[in-house]
Amino acid sequence: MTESDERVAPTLEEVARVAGVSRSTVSRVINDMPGVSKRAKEAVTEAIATLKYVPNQAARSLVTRRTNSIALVVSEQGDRVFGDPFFAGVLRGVSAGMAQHRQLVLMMGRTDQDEAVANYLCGGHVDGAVVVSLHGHDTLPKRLAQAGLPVVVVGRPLGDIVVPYVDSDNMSGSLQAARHLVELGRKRIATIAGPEDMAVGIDRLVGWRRGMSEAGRNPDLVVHSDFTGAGGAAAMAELLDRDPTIDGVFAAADIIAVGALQTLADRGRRVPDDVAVVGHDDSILATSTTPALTTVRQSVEELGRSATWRLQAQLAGESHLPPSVLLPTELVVRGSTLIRT
Amino acid sequence: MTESDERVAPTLEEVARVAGVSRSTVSRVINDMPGVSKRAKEAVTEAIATLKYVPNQAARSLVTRRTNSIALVVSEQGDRVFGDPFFAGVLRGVSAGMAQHRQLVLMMGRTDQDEAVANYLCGGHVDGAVVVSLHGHDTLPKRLAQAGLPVVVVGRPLGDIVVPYVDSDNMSGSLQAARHLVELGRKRIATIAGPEDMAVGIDRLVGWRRGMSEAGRNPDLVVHSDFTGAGGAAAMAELLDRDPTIDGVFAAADIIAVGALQTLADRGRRVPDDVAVVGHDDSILATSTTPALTTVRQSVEELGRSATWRLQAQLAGESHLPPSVLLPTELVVRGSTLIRT
DNA sequence: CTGAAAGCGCTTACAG
DNA sequence: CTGAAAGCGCTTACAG
Repeated sequence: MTESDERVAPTLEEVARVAGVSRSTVSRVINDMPGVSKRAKEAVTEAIATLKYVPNQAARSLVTRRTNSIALVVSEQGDRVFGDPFFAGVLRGVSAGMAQHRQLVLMMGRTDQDEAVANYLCGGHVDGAVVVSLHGHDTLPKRLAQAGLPVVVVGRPLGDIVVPYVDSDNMSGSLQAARHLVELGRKRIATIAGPEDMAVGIDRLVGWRRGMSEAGRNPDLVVHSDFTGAGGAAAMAELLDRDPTIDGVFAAADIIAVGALQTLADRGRRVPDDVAVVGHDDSILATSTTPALTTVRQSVEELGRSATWRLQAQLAGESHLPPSVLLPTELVVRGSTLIRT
Repeated sequence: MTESDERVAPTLEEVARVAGVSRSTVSRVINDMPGVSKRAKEAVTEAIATLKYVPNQAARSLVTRRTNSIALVVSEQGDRVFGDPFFAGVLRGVSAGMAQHRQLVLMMGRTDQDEAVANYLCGGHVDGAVVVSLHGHDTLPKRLAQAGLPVVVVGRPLGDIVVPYVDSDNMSGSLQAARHLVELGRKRIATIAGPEDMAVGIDRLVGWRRGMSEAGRNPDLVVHSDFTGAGGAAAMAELLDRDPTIDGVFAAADIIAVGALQTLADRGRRVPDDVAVVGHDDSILATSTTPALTTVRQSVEELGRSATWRLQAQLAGESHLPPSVLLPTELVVRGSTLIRT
């Protein structure tokens, strides 16, 4: 029994020796199990404190087959994903929703690495996964669910996949945006929709179309764009070319609206006087433009938090969990649709 | 030997049986060690494929005492941190810099949880840590380093801490910003500096001051602000109250510049005609404003990537690693300082 | 080049 | 209420 190196972490064995009890008893105290005498408990607690003992997670999960960690999976090029504030918000929510002592493992894989990611996740490295599925036809969620890994998807998946998911009520929010433009008295209302292969793109377009239909308006002034400022700028130009009399635009994202604002400025259109602009997300961009953007607020953070709660409830064995959750959206009116008096 | 449940992951033992070799041999193949016959190797590889075997990380790290994971630690309220694009950029860089098969564990702790975070990290859960130290006097990096955990800090730590770190060359960038305003012929140049307790706040102020001094200008038009739009707006108002003739401003961050632009607009000052504005970061905000912001570009992503490389090099046992790294910054000129002709 | 055996640090029936 | 013992799935000397 030589003096051990100061860097070597103490083990449960040593705690037991210092406390004068068996390993079993120490284990019971650590895991807060019943059936331990007060005296033993105190001795163990003290020994843990003096030794600064921290349980070895590897040894623990080897036997319990649980890792106390969940993965946040983003199956897209990390580069793109971090660009917009969406992912940051989700991450913040997931982080906030994590139970104490549970760790978050972040995985970013390109779609062509799905196989590797799936293998890893199903290999017992994590207890469950929150998957941010930006492109609707992502096969990863389905694959994971089929393999029996508890999964919750952020963003409505497309196709016939049956996986629990959490999403913003995009249709309702876009409907509100459309109604707002109608109520402002705008005559020629267009939309710059998101990508057609993404649920957000589809759902926000559907909501806008419903708003046009119920007001008896033409629902065909539609141009699709990706979620970039350049895309929004080009789309706005295309819309103006198609119909120079456009006086209201709903952009499927704030970043798209930012691009649209630039095109409108370039073409000498005043906002909101000549053209009223509504964005979506209420991201940091919405209050950075001049005028500030009227936009549909979604709580991206809440999306992440809800997904994490849902997953952890499932891991805790709760039943009767809702298969999916739609979070409310809300129109926030600012200068881009309100003419100053 | 009953048929096992399909959900149970295959073990190395089963691979050995299927391949007709010992566990040792399978282990050697998995870890790519020398001294395995071609024939045995092929048999094992095939068995792994058919069984879809994935090594159990817990069992592995229990014996190797390595986890193949590193932590990204942000010792601040998750809420604040995700607000600005800085953290997202660092995260992207860290993610991009991760070696294959190494996992990223994300930890967000408030400063008062440092103890718990430190215990966890030093308890063998991760092989090393990248710590984003936003507030200079954070004690966590020092504590971790003293405990012997390999650590690299993103952002220059304050105080007498000796820990490897990676940072942008804030002084040089701010000096460029100051020189640019001088060269434009601006007479009354102010700065909205960052917080005084953060290295970025200090270093960017020092750079600006150097620029003022070398041009024989007054280096005292300084107001501090936090990294928010509201803070920037208030600071700009205070500066204008102190000296209405200000015609050039260097803001220590784009988000601060955004607030400053709003105040300038409210007070009827044209940008850049009346007041030229320079930001810092070249974040997504810089191209969202009208006019777009002249700003000091730093590659936040590169910051994360460099830190991760540095850490992994250390874990790989490389010696002669530089104690710290300063990444270059560069002035990007846009409309907020350039009068259109 | 290959395999038998010990052991990493825990948890979990089981017996008392 | 408590402890002795088995075992989780790997890696690593060691012997051949």
